[in-house]
Amino acid sequence: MTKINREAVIAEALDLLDEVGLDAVSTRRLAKRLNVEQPSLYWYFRTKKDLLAAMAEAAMTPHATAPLPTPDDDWRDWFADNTRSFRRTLLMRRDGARLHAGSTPTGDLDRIRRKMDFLVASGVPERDAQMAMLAASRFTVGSVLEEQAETDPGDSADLPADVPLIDHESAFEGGLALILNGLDERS
Amino acid sequence: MTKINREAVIAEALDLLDEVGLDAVSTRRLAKRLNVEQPSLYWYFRTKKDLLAAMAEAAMTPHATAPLPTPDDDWRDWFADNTRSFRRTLLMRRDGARLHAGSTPTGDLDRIRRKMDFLVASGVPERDAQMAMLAASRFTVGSVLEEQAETDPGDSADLPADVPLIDHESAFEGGLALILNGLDERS
DNA sequence: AGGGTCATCTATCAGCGATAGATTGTCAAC
DNA sequence: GTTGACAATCTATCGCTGATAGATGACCCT
Repeated sequence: MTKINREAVIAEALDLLDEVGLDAVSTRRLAKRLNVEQPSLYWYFRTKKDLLAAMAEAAMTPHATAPLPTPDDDWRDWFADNTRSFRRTLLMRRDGARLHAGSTPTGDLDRIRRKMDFLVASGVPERDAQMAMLAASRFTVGSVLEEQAETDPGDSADLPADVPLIDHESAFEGGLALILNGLDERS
Repeated sequence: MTKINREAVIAEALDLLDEVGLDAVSTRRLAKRLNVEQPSLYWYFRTKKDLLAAMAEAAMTPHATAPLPTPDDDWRDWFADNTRSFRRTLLMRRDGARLHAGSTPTGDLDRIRRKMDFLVASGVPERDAQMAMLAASRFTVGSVLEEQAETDPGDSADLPADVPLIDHESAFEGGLALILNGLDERS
């Protein structure tokens, strides 16, 4: 019987996630790492989904604690960097995008509002700013989801040679530039 | 002992998906519906992932069989409609986006090339066209993923009242418009 | 010393994906 | 007709999963 606590469970769960991948994260494996029997985890989490949600939120702290924009920032640079920060945070953890998409994390509403206010103060129409924030976040989740999808060695369909094939980083930057351009045109 | 075949299994599996949701689709439930014992399914699919991949591909047929663009189409209209068709197809099935994102369906490469060629022939720079197609598809997957995420009644965090709250349809159209605008500016 | 509460334990359940190997149905060759 | 082969199903079972019930221990306050 070791002593554990909610925070330690989440931290260990994220380490386990990095080592074995989301599909292999089981309450038993996690319990073994914590030197604890499996049902003990249910003292801290009502269901496994609750645990995963807590993991998802914890995994987002790098992005959630990044500095907010200041009034003299260029809103285009900030928007791009904010979206990049979101992507980097998703990429930090194995299956980070699936973990994130699996839960429904409303996120810090006040932070979101501060970001919106910054964009509006910079001259972006409010509705456009909302659309762009939403679009960028969904585009990012979709992108990282694909980037982290493990292509199992069975289906190695020989690829284009004809369509040049774009690496994940460029594809992300390209899509982000499109969204940013579209937004810029409106402000 | 009933007689089944691969196609019928996939069709029944998609019906089951609509009724119970992706998490509750099990080989046993599916077998029961087909009046068959569970291991029989493994005659047609090596693993459950293979079955899900086949389901994902079958679910995409509406979009995969939609007419290709013709040279006198306006490329902006076509691009928007193509993206909408993708979204509608994902929305047709319960958890359609998760099902789609879960497998790795390269899709009909020839079709993609034809679409690319159309955009290029319409005056869109090739690289921009690639970026836009990728971005729109990932944005759409991300959007529908969120739209189909079942908000379980437990976490009814009272919502903004202050941030106006955008419905899924408008958010999608807004993001699409941004991408399309950004692309238009470059052609 | 006793009681209460928090946190762990043991034991067990139903359900899952998957495999091994027996059994049946069908059709062709002789 | 009998035989044999092959395809498609069956029964039985494995190890693993998330989850629950209820016993047991540890600590603290009175």
